[in-house]
Amino acid sequence: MSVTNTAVTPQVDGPCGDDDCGIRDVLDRLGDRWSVLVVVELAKGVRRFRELQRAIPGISQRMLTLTTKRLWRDGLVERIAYPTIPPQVEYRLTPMGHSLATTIAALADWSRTHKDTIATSRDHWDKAHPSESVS
Amino acid sequence: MSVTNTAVTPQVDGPCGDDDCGIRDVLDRLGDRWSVLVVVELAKGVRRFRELQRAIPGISQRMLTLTTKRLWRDGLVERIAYPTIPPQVEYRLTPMGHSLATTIAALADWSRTHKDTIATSRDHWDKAHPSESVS
DNA sequence: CGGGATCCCAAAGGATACTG
DNA sequence: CAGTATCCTTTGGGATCCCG
Repeated sequence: MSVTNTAVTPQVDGPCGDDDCGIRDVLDRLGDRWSVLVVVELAKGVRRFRELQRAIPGISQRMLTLTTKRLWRDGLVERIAYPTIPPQVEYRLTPMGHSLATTIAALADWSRTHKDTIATSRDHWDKAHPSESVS
Repeated sequence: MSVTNTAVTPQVDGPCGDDDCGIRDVLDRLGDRWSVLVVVELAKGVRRFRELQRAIPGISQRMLTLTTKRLWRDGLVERIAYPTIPPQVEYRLTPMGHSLATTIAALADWSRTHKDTIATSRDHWDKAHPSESVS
C-alpha cells in the first residue's frame, strides 16, 4: 500500500560535497540485514525463492520478498516468473549485480583475514574495561 | 505435479562451502548507520571527538561515542586521551583499520560508478509497477 | 571537551495466517 | 511455490540533561 521507500535519509551531502562520496548510498541500499547475503548467494548461480530461503538461514519469507524486490528494483537482480502451477520464480544477478558481488567478496576477504584479530582485540578490551557496555 | 522437484537441490558450493563466507561478520560490525562513515573520516587522518562530529553531519553525540568505542574495541581505531583540562581525545585508524578503509573505498567506487544506473533502474521499475511498495 | 545516563519513538524485521 | 496482509516485538538511535 504505502509507497514508503526507505527511511528518511538525512541526506546532508550534496553531489559529492566535501566528503562521503557515495558511501552513504551504498549503505542505504545494502546496509540492511539481508541484501548482501542474497547477493552473495545469487553470485553462485540462479536461485528460486525457496532455494534462497533455504540457503540463507534465518531469513523470513517476508524479508526475502522485500529484499529480492528491492534488488530487482535497483537493477542488481533479474527476476523471471514462469506462469506455471505451482509458480516458479528465478532470480539471478545482472551484470551490475555481479560487479557488486565482486566488490563484496573483497569485503568478505577482509573479514575472514581479520576475524581472529578482531575477536582477540575485543577480548582484551572487555577484560581491560570490565562491566563497560558498547551496546 | 511432477514440477515439484524439491528433491536433492544441487547446492552449488561456493568458495566457502555452504556458509556465508564471513559476510555476516563484517555486516554485524559495520552494518549500522555510522561506523563506515567514521572509518572513512579517520582514513584522512587523526581526529578529535568534536572534529569527527563536525565532519559527519547528522551524527549525534551518543552515536559517535558508541561508534568510536566499538571500533576501538574491535581494534580498528586507536584512542588516545590526554588528561588535560578540558579533555582531549584523539582517534586514528590502526593498520587494520586502514586496510578496512581501503576495502571500503572500493565499495564507494562501485557506488559512484553505478549510482546513475541504479537511479534509472528504480525510476523505470516504479513506473512499471505503480503503487507497489518496497518498504 | 568528551563523554555518561535516561527517556522515548520510529522503523526494521519476526510470526502467523491467508491466497492464486 | 511464491508471494500478501497484519500484527507485534525488538532496537537503533535521536533528544535532553548531567558530570569531571
